[in-house]
Amino acid sequence: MKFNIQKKDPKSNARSGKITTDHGEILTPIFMPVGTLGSVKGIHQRELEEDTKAQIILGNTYHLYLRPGMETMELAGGLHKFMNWKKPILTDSGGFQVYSLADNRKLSSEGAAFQSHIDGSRHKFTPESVVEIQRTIGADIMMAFDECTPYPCDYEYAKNSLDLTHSWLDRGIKHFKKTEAKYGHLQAFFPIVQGSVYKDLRKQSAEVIASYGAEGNAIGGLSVGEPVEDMYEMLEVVNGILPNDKPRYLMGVGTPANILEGIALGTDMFDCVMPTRNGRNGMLFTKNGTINIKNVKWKNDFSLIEEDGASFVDQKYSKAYLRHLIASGERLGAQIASLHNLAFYLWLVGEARNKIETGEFSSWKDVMVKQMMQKI
RNA sequence: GUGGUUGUAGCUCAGUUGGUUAGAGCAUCGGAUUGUGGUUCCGAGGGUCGUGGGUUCAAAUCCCAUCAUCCACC
Repeated sequence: MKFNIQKKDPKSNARSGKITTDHGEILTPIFMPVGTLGSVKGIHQRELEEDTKAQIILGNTYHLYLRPGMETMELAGGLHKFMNWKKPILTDSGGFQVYSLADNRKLSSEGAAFQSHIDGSRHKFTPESVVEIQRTIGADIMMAFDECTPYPCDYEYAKNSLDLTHSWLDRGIKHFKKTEAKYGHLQAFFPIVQGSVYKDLRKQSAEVIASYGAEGNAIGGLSVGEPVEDMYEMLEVVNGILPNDKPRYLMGVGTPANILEGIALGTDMFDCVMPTRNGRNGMLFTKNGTINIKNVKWKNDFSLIEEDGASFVDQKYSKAYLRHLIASGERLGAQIASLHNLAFYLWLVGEARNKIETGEFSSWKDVMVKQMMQKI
């Protein structure tokens, strides 16, 4: 994997760049649609590529390990072949899912023991096993196994957790170096900065992570309930320490405004379930603000979803029709809304990139953030 | 016509020996959602308990009448 910075914004830390993987190039800043179980919910591959213009998607170690399981994954020849997606894939390590999803989890220096949320069966993840699983999945970018601290989180807990995450990281990287890719394409391994909302812990963590000289670095444990100001503050501290010449990935974030602010602070990669999850529930993101399509005011509004929207669905269907579909629980409604939102997110980061290239990013960002936070 | 059944929120129904401000599910309306258990979660509005009388300190609940409903029989 390679990363080249192409342009820097004169008034912020935003930059445009290009990541090169064996499955193709990724132009940054980028948003990565989440495809937990090997599918971006409700979106066909063709729509994903042609309509949303996704350049890379996420898969999830925890979910894919439980279903369909690694035997099937290996026989399929990895996730790319299994789902027939030819562009890059990033897999989350499962650290977040163990924290948010699994029952009866017990963390130890060894790893995490937990019970499946599906059938209660008992499993164990270690920094090493999680590398093995991601080797079998064949992700272009693999993530370190970490503990995502909850919010709020007292200092003592955050500090101990950070030590655990760092020791896991050390083992994960060693195992990564010791093992090889299974399907002939190279895989990168990103470590993850933790430290909750404590500046000194974040700083310490960023220094530790930077010292490994990984091909890219991630920031985790944010957008878990803390005020956005805290998130931006942590991001500023961390990005000031993580190497400039490597991509920075803010995990699980966020709203369109969060993403533009994250870009301004020097972040290159984002992923979030919002465009798909909120879309399924009737929330549309647009450049002029958010729309709750379930609201009765759209019942007889036959205007297009978004006249100059980024996806064909915007010009194909009316608000009244989409409201009807979502209000009726029709699957097509969830599909249209997901497609609209993903196309908008990808448009947004693409536009951010254009503005960085022309040096207009900062002023554009301020206007957009204000607009997009409105409710229509 | 006779005997019986059932009438409680828009719909389907709970409602104890009569005892605070009559509840639920669905529907409606609004909100939430940040490294996806989402057809999810939270909240709100909505009732002269068919109607009229009566008994009682107190009635959705007991009594009478009446209307509607469904069933059986003539």
